[in-house]
Amino acid sequence: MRTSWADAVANAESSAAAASASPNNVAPVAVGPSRGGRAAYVPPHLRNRPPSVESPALPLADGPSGARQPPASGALPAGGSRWGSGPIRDVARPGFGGGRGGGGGWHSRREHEANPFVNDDETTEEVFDSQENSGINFDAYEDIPVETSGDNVPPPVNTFAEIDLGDALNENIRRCKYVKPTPVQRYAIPISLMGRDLMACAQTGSGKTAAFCFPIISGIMRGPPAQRQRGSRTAYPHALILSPTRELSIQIHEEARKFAYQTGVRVVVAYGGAPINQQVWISNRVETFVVKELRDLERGVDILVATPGRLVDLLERARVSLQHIRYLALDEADRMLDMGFEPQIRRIVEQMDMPPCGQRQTMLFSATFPKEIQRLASDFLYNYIFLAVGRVGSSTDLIVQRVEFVLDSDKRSHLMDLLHAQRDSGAHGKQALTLVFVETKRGADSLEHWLCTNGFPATTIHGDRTQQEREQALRSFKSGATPILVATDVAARGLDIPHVAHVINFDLPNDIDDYVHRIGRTGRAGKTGLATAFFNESNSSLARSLSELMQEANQEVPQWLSRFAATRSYGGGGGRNRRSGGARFGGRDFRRESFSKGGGGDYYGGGSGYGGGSYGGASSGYGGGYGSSGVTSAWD
DNA sequence: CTGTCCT
Repeated sequence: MRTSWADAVANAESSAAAASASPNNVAPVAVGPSRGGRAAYVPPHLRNRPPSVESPALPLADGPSGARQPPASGALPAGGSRWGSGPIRDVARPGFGGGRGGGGGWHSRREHEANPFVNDDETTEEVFDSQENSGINFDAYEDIPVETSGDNVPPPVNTFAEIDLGDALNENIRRCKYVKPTPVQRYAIPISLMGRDLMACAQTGSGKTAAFCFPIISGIMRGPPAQRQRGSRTAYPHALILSPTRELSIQIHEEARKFAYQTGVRVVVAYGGAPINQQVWISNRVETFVVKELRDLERGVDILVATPGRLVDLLERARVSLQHIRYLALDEADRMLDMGFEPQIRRIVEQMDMPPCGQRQTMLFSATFPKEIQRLASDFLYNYIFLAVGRVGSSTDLIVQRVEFVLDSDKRSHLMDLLHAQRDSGAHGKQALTLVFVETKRGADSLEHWLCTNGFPATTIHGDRTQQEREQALRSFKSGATPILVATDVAARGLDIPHVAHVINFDLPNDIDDYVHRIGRTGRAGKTGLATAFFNESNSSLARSLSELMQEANQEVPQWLSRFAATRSYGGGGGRNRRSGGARFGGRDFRRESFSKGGGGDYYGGGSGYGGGSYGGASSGYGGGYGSSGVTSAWD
């Protein structure tokens, strides 16, 4: 899957076009020294490296097999329990470890690393209307506010070439068609490469995933290989990336696979929704097979991407140990440390066998970072650098935000009107991709059914659906087969779904941060987006923060909303577990606010008027970059 | 007084 801003870059960089065309099986694989044989240490980036990365396929060099260990559960029969609903985890480190030479045809087919770039172009631009592609406003990226704080903050880089990430990683960057680092990458990568802990606020779609993956992969390539005790079924990853939903973990894994392609760094994803062990009837008895997730783990893993629940399970089963973790990254970190997740995260980070603060490198990323959560987060960080890039906690001007007063009883017909109008104005009467957020799982099902009944092809994603259904719904939406997706907050954060033209908050969230994340599903890759919210009295606690947010984003705030906001008490927009009203946004480092009260609702980190910050327009470093060179790198 | 997160 492509990163959103890479879409735009692709248009400008035709030279890179050939790169992704490498067919699936071309990846030449040379077998590295067998670790089973305890050969001399070979750093990961030298393992399995073909003589020339883009050379034509070499014959698979069958190296010394030396399978370290018999696959614990035996090789799975080809037809066996490869249940399709299972997580997609296709990263095998070629020629590295058990299985090579030991397997039959089925195994050897899997022994080389699947090319993670093959499906990048499966969604063609032409499928989608161009209506939302006009009016790209790159001036919006010209003056990006940046705040850093902490000791000895390294200067940002302007190009990937300035950073010594290694040949293999550079090649993957080229394959991904990333021409220049995005602003968050420019700042965060040098910080991470220095080994510093980091709390980073940057909008979704701005290249966060790469910002933490590149340094992790680079660091792992330079470090010792993943260890596996002989005879042990425990995996010892070097890096752990946690995210709040299964689909986001899947997405991170898919991206990380690309970055780690042919680096020798192995990436495995683990998430729930399917049993860890699969029981299959053979003849008249039950055989328990270890499914792919565990097989992947047994083959060794450098970077484990996981959702918290499954990870806890794996830790309890001693299938994973965190003893060798050198990097810990929390994506959507404020969500991970919020009430629903914090105990689990604390357990993983503090009560298992993870190295303590200071002995690992911890990186927290999110688009929003309420101060109260920052305070919590500092428990997990050591002498960290705070980084805020862009208009933190906000949309860009690329997203037009509208709020309409709609009674609950009128919501459906109002939605119908919007969808009708949108379909009529769309090219060839096609429905643009529309993401409809609702509050409850039941509400999602019921609205989906109603839409389908009324002639609007819709599907839904929420936690009461099976994992197979969830992933199918997402695919169907992305492809345009079902252009309306009704979702709970499971889809609010992180998911990069290209071409979403319209986000409708059918039910507004209780929390302004969730609103920010939801509308951030559109307006990506330099395309404009529309976000419509249905507001009524039941959302009054959101009125103030919503109207402030919209003002900051230069949106038109309806008079009635302003009045609503004024009549409401000072809520700060916090719903539920917000412990502090007022100044609560992650635009700046909470450590700086010890003695100041902070301006209520100061949403933007880059706002004017606070001194001592290393505030600087990032545009100065671009040298005419995004705006004028024709090279586009969208900022959300 | 939702939703997300191992069975």
